[in-house]
Amino acid sequence: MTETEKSKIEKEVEECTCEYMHVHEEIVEKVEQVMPDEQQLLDLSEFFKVFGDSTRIKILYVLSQSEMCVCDIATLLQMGQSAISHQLRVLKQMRLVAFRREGKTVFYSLADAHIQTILAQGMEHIGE
Amino acid sequence: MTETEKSKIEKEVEECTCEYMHVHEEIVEKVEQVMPDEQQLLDLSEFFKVFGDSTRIKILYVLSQSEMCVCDIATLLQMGQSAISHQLRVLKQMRLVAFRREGKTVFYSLADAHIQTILAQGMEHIGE
DNA sequence: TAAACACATGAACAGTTATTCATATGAAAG
DNA sequence: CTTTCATATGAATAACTGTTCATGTGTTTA
Repeated sequence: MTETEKSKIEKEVEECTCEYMHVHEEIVEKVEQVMPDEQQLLDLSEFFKVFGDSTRIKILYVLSQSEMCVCDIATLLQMGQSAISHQLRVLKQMRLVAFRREGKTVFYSLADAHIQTILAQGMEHIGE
Repeated sequence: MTETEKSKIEKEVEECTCEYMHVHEEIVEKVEQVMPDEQQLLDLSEFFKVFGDSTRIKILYVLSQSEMCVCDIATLLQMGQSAISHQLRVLKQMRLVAFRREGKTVFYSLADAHIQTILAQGMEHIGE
């Protein structure tokens, strides 16, 4: 890299977009003070990420109708047992589903009423 | 879904694991009848997918506090202007944010109160 | 105890997505 | 009209995610 190129980059870094940016300082400072923890917002996005997959949404939906086993879900969604099982693990980790064992069968259900509320809110939004 | 994938699944449904599967037919049939459109559940997951990214969650959060321009957001989140702009496009397409132009500046805001309700519900869940 | 079977899981692969870089657009000011 | 600058956008790349395949685990039944 030549000296000319180098100083060109340095110049860019110094002067780049941000220096010219028209920031509204009062707004930025005000909002900066009420920003939640980085971690809290990260957790929040992780939480919603779980709803952001059609397979998982379908699983949550069918479980909102009735408790059922892995094979029931696989049959309803026309998907392989393994795929469902993997997704149930994700839902379990996020505490969105509960489960109980009955012999060889494992019955899954929604963990709490919260989940249905969130699904309903989403439905309401897209149905506008 | 391609034809190949489709017939692969059909084959699986016919021959593999599922033949031995212990399906609870009453449950499956009952739930099958109340299943919403494939498309509706797909839209729902697409909707939630937007909330499933920390950058977008942060953008939505700061906009819940105040209307602001792209540079304000980039400053608050300590990210490049381009990244913010790309994400705002996603949020725009999903009608989660509104915007108005004032000279060279574009001010963004939350599209409606719905969004805050959903964010709040999510916060409630993770804070348990 | 051995076989059957419902479910779980690790690895691999394919498809998707977020950020960056370079550049374009479009409004305002000179 | 030209320059400036806030924002938008296309292409490229790196990281992530979902499904499949093969196999493991743990419970029941013969």
